[in-house]
Amino acid sequence: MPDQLSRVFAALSDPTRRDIVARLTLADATVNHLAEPYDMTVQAVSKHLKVLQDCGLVTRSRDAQRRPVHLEATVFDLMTKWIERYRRQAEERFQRLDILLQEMPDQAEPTPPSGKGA
Amino acid sequence: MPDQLSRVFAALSDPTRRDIVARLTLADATVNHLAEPYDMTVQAVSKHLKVLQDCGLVTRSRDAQRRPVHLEATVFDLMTKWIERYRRQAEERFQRLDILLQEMPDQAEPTPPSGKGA
DNA sequence: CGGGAATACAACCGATTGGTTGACAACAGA
DNA sequence: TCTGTTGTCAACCAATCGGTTGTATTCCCG
Repeated sequence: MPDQLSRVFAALSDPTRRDIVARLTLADATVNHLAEPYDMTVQAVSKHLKVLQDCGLVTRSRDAQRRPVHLEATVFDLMTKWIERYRRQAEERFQRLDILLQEMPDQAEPTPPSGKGA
Repeated sequence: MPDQLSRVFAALSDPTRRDIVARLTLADATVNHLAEPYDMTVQAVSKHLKVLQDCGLVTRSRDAQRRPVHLEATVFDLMTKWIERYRRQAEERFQRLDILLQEMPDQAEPTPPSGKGA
């Protein structure tokens, strides 16, 4: 029962679940339809869907005894936001390191010919 | 022992591990240093680092008895590639749906003024 | 109304996970 | 060389996970 971000990452850490998400980008589908390609009982797929639902990646409507599954692609943003934030932070650090190395002209070089800095 | 993508998602599904990654974007660090803020033994943190290492998010060098941890930010791309691919696919589908609804003039309008198809 | 399809729910099982404690190896420095 | 620091490895434990079977519910259709 952790935070949503943890649940989304956990949900996508399973290949079957990723495949289900991938297929749902093409069209909504029922549990039975989704279960067809896999070597696995319908109940197992139903459990996978529950995981996807609990993290908000998927919603379900009602059509008689059918319960079509629909992808909520906006939840992707949760992850990309986190990832991009720290990727940027890592890149900035990398750049700072570069600058640091450039500002350090060996040890104490006496004003090199084509000096780029001061 | 699944594919790397699954391992990366699984690695980031833990808040402690995400926090470690976040801190590593600022600077490399040793196990003991990383473990300090958490209410958890050093061994537990060492295990978390093993998970991060096994999925490629982190590498370790050697400095006497120290084993500094370094973030490999490029692994982020693995995830963003997957996410962006299916986000785009989902958006395209959404757009197709919009077009479909626009092309459906009620039910059977007798040759609408600016008919586009046969 | 009865049967079959679509789905959910519960109990169970083996493997994995996230944590612990305890013992051990490698190295720096007094 | 002895001591303290840094880190790993192994065994153990409770909880969770991914799957199963079996049962119940809900609904369409003949």
